[in-house]
Amino acid sequence: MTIRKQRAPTLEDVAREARVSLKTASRVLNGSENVRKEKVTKVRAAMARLGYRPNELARSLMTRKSGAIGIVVANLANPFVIKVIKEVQEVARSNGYVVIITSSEGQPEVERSEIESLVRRQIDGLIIAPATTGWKHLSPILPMHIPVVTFDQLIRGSNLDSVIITNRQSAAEATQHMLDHGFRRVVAIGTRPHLYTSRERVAGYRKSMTQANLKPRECLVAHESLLTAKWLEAEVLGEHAADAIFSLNWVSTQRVLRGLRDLGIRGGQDIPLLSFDDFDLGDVLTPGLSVVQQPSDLLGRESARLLFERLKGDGVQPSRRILLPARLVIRESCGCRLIMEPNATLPSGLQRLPERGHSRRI
Amino acid sequence: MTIRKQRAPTLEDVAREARVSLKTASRVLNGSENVRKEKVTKVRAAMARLGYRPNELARSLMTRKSGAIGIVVANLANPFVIKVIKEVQEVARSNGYVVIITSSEGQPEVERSEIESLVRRQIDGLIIAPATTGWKHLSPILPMHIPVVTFDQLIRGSNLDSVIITNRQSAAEATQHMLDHGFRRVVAIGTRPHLYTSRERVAGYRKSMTQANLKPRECLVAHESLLTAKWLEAEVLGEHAADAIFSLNWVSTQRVLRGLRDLGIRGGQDIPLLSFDDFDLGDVLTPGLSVVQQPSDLLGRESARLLFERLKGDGVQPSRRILLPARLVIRESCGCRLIMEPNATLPSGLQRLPERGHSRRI
DNA sequence: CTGAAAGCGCTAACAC
DNA sequence: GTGTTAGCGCTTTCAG
Repeated sequence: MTIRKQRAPTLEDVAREARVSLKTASRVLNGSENVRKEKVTKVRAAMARLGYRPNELARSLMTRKSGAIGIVVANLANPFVIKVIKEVQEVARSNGYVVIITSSEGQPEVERSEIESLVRRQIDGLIIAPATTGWKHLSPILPMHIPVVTFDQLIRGSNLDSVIITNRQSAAEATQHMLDHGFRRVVAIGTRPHLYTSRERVAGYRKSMTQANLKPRECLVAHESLLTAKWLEAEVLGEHAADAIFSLNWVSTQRVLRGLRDLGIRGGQDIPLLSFDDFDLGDVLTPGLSVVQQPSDLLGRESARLLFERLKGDGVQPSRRILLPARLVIRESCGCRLIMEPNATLPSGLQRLPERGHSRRI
Repeated sequence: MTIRKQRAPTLEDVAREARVSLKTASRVLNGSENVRKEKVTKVRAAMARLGYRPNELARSLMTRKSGAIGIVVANLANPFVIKVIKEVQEVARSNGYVVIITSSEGQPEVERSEIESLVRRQIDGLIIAPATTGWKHLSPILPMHIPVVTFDQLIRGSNLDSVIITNRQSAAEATQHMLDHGFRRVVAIGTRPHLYTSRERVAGYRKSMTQANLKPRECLVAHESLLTAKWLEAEVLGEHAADAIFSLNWVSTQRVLRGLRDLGIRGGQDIPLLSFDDFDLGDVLTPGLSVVQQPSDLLGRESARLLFERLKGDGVQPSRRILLPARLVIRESCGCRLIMEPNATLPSGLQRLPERGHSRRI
């Protein structure tokens, strides 16, 4: 009756409608025990009649909990990132939280301002795939008591909770695998050399190369846009002609494959190729793409778990770091052909994955 | 000095620190003209000294604008969806908005509750890729004065702003293209027959088949999980052996390709294949995947544009519907081989895209 | 130009 | 069990 015109009904409207006090209505809304059943029913009815929707913003202002967490990533196009987000989202939802996603485009500047914006919106927690390895541009948010979890990249000198994968070891394994094929001039191709992941993967690559008494040769571009056919021709296929390629991340693999194609070279066939990061169609490519597969789902879940554990538990737990194993998924682009006997062992004792039934042709 | 312990500084703290009134501080914060320069400086300094961050929630409560929009999609794994989100995000950011992303997993139930949650958080606008064609479960949010834009799917009986693509026409074109190759038993494979997009695409397919005096034969599964190798063998390759496949969406293409592979059949090579929706590596597959490519970037931008036009403009504009053209991208999996003369015309007069330089081998 | 007072929609303390 | 009184941190009247 006495509803303020043109405005969504408030709890006060509900209380009036149900002829109870504001606080009683509030108690019903929050499922408090201390209300007579009779009144609960009345309030519920009033809510339904009015089409009442609680204003979470008002509630947040009082409780100092927004029920939102933020996630900042570098590149929304990367399926790996998406899978992580998807998992985080799921965990968040099951905890009654929403997630605000922002993208830094790999630029620290943008990252900073996005985080700032999230903090102003009073997010309760933050998950970041840092755009750089630096700590300076992030420290301004530390003084606040908001929990932060980083994944993918590690931030130097911080002691934030973090979830990372076995970059170095997996890169070493992958390189070793190609070496076991007999390739000698395996070239590592990647982007953004300053990133933690790049550095680690390169280190793993170098280790395997050096151990085999081979000269490591990594070709990293500052930005993916530089990874063109022309560049490939000059840097990778030119004088020091590579006899195999180890691509260090998703975007570089995509670029390499395109570049090679433009040169009339079939990646993985004319020249062996192993990729750090898998693709949606990686298993149906011809030949199947051999990859180091990141445990993206697990990564997302663990990141979210760390965050929510801090959000629930009030104690001052020590910071935790989780290291997740990446998995070498051997298909064919690395030079493997499925012609071996059922019990034959693979180069470095890997297990064959039964992923390409038809590949038993040569 | 007199900062409340352990709490983020408020505007009141700033005012006290700067020895001005709360309102003056507020004016400075909002860049109001009517403040003496001298005071502006003092307030700014106080803000910096205190490390003040405005609380957007409190502001929102008063202004009734949360500065957030929501977006609800069916499947975060779909690259098409991701591209749309990415664009929306960008537009939102340039308007000073954040976007809250939620996923309905294709279930109307979930969709409803996610929207409810967003509305409670006072989002200013909503972009939806509806999980169904129905209107009932969405109408509860209409009474509110929050602008809604739908994309991808169309909702029957609503007059919401919407952005869709030429599903029917493009499907007809694609089918016709395969028919022009001489295939007679083109089978359409898809998922979730009740969806608007599925129905439209099937309609386009049927049109081309019927016009050619051929019997349409569409095989749709209720859920993608049913699209297995076994199912393919029984339904598509069995008695009425298909001589070409038209896959109606991203997920079905992925499933079809995997299923065929498991049967020892190379999709696009042993059996021609055309896909509605492109893939990250669609152009480097062997053979290259011929696809109907959705203008996902444009779709995202237009959806966001419609929404923000409503958010800014206060007038009661009539609802708008934008129809965007999908593009037939011919590579090779449809049966095309790049052996024709430079000036030869393609089957239905399409333009060859110069995407696969090396394919000039048969 | 500036400031005091009121209040956005809700919850946290206390009383009753 | 219930209602009253204060606010949360900010913006909006509306006087000066």
